[in-house]
Amino acid sequence: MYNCIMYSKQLLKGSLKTIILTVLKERGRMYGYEITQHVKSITEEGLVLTEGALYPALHKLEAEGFLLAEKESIGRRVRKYYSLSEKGMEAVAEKVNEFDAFVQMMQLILHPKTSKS
Amino acid sequence: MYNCIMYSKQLLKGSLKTIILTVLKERGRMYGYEITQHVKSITEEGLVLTEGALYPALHKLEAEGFLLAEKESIGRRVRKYYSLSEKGMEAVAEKVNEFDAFVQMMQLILHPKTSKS
DNA sequence: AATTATACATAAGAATATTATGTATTGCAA
DNA sequence: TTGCAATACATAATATTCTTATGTATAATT
Repeated sequence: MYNCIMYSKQLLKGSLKTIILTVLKERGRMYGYEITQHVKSITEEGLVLTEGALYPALHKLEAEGFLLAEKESIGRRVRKYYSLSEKGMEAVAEKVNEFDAFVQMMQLILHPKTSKS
Repeated sequence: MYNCIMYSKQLLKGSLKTIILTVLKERGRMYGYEITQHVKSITEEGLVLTEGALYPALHKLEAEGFLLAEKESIGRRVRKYYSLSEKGMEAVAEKVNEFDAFVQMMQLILHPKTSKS
């Protein structure tokens, strides 16, 4: 039993796909479990992706043509590696810009003094 | 028909209550419609709160004890004014901190170079 | 007189998450 | 060698929170 940081839960909504696309752009080729470990690691347990959210999101991104998937056998186990399609490559920057723009607008509301430039 | 900025839609999830609590802390006492106009104004149409999201959120925050509500007659029309309860006052900073922490973690993922400090 | 803005509310539906469960392999420690 | 934790995938039931649509009604503008 470890202390779970609760605040990552509701806020995560809507940004999971952006996370997936970004880490895949940065690292090229990853499998689902690897993505969860990577995100957990660089946020120091701050963001913990649940499998019930991750796998459906990966499947949807693949179905929408943003991701390419290939299965690979590691010993007797099968991993599903994902990478960005061309469409996915084009979408990453846009997704990140959307997130940044959203955050800027939130700063206007949450920190009106400091963010009015 | 005006151009709606699409990216505010999905990303908004989870942050509406934080917005409501924050603007009420800043302005003291507001009614629902006023909140939508205020947010629309300071974000220059960037964030547009829909009534279908706002009113249920206000009702929930009231039911949870974060907000106090009182109806006021303006001419023949009735406004419902909201203000922070004591519990609401205590929750604002926490909510904002949660959002900021979430954004910081997202920066680690989306902008690893610049945010590693 | 008709349209837009103000002001509230709720219902149907969609999207996206949590939690729980299931299967199966691999590695490690008791 | 046995059992537990970690790895690796997947899906179903449920919850939350949003969008869109609809409804009611007053006030202001064109």
